[in-house]
Amino acid sequence: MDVTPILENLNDAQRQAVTAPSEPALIIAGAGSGKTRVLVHRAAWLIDVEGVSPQSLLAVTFTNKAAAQMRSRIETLLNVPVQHLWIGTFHGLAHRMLRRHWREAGLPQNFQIIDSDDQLRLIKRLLKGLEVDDSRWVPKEIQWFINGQKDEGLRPKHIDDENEPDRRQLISFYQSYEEICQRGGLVDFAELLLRAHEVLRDNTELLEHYRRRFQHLLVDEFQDTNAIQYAWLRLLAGDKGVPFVVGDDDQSIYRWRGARVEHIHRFQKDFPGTHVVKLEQNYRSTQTILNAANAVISNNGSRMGKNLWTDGTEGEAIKIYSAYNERDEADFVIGRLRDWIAQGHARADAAILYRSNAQSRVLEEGLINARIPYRVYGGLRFFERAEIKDALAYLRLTSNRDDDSSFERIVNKPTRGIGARTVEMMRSYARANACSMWRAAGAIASDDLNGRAANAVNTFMSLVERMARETVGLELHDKVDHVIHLSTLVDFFKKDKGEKGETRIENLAELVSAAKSFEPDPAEEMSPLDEFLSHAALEAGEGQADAWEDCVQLMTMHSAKGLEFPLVFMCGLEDGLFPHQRSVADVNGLEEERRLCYVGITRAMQTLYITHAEQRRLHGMDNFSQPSRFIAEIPNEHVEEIRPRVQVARPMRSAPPVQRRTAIGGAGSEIGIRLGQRVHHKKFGDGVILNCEGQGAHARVEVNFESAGTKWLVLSYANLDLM
DNA sequence: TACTATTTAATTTTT
DNA sequence: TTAAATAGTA
Repeated sequence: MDVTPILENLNDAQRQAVTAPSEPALIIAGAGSGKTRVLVHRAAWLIDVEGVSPQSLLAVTFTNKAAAQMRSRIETLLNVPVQHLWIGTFHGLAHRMLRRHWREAGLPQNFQIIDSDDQLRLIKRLLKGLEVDDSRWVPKEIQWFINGQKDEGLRPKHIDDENEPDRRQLISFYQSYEEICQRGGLVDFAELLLRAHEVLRDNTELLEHYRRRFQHLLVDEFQDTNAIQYAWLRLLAGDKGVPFVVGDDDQSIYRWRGARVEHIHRFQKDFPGTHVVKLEQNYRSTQTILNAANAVISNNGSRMGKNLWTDGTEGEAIKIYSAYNERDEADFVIGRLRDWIAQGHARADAAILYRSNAQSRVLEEGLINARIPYRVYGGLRFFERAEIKDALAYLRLTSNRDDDSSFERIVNKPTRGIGARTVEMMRSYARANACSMWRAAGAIASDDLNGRAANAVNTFMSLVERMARETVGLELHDKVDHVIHLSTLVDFFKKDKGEKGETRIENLAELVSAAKSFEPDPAEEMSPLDEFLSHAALEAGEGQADAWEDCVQLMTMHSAKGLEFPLVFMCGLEDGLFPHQRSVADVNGLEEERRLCYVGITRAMQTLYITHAEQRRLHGMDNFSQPSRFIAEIPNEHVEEIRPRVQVARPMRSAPPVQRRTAIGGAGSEIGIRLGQRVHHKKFGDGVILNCEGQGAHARVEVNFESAGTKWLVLSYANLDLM
């Protein structure tokens, strides 16, 4: 066997990882160190050299994109199509298992997947139905709670109410939510994972089957696994399976949605004798950029520890620009972009990164004025568009009449005289009789409703029945086309004024062509329609379609993860914005922000600009802000200041020599105020500055006092003492 | 039911 | 500032 193609062009560490013995392995892969390459070559190594059957390999990723990429790269390397190779996202694979074992999982065969938007609507409806003070309960928070519990692998009965009424109420919402989902055959994203875990855990034979089958478990972005995903992996691995996990603890930026870096540490305990390989050689950035990244991240505690290096060049210094305000910041970025483009570089090689989406606005305005084409990442994806979801809801009802989520969505869309009152009646009937809305509608229409309303409901129900009847045996795309036609959604959207309606109608047409090009997997037992619907939920499509033109890339630092660009701008590096106000309070939050900063810096290949504004308009108010503490964490020798800051020296590094007990406020001397500054007030006592805004005589600060709580004070009156 | 006024809150996102 | 959700009105 010639192993050259699999091992050539790998460095020592990579080779060590790829050829590791069939024992648990943890690969700590720094940014740009060839993580995907290692995974792909490992798969090829196992199949080609170790003679492992492709069937006994399971490869898990977090995004569909990564899964598709891994599959195609393995195929290229092995030069054969690898069917039967299970590569997919956690959700995709869990879904696959549930479709195969729906009986054991306690689901109807045609269960449907709901996305977070559907889930939120469902919770809102649930709230309206229950007799609770809905001003006290925010649907989003309930959704957050339910998903959080599911991510931890907890069912309502497992949750400790801690003897708190609010918590008890939340648990009861979770319980009712589950009942509605179960009744309608609806499964949310977290439920996919939780059920897939339970079905294996509770069915010894199934578990044995899959354990026998999957000898090797390859996991990408391991630092992003949440508790239930990790539990599922461990269960599947048993004590014979060989997990090969790749991740970077320094790039864990999704703690807020359940990801736990701690799994990296735990892995070594759960799988004793784990081989640990660190990939520290970076093939992306200059040494200067890597030094900066290393320095910043070194401020975090409890790391696995690693130092990126390159045998490439030192590279140019990192440029830091202090803007007066966000407009000035945008102007600066655009000026540099112009130069870049004028030098003949591709616009697509430049990226503007920011912490929060709201920041894109000013930058976009500037780019439009400068006539520089750009593309903003994120935003609504194809299958998330309202009109698409409307059409899908009709389709789902034809497949499963008990899908309350879809029922409520389209029962009066287009308007057919089924108003809030009628729907409310259905809801209470459904609740009282523990049945679906569809059944409730049928019962109410024949008994309780007056002629007109009953008529409307009957019309709706026979419309859905007709859709189901007339599309039996049709090809998928004909089915979709027919249902859209019968739904009269097109006429409904025609009434929308402006371009909006037209776009919607175009999108509906696009849905038909999406169905046309959809290739159902013959191995799956479900109907092509159900498969298409699942696909729509699991893979919502591209954020922005028109990527063809060469344009500058705008995105949040979160969405930049995994990408690289020769030229990168990191904007809005200000305390309060980045690190974000809501993260600075606790260490975990701050460290995660720092990792995000690390991710941002390591996106840059050659040139990195970091900008911050001294003044920024946020929520319609002008705020003063200090440069981000992360800027101060970059050693000076790697930095070139484009315009040295006038007002303030670089803070933090060593605490600025503030005169003790200097009064602040009064004649425009905002100097010395910074977020986190401890102050003393005659009446309220000691506190910490949380926020400042306004200027001159109107300048106000928000102070969190130890005993008096949080207060807004006008600087010129408050007579605060710095401490 | 549709339109308009008022209130409220305001990270990060994939599945 | 602004977007979205809610309340009130025609």
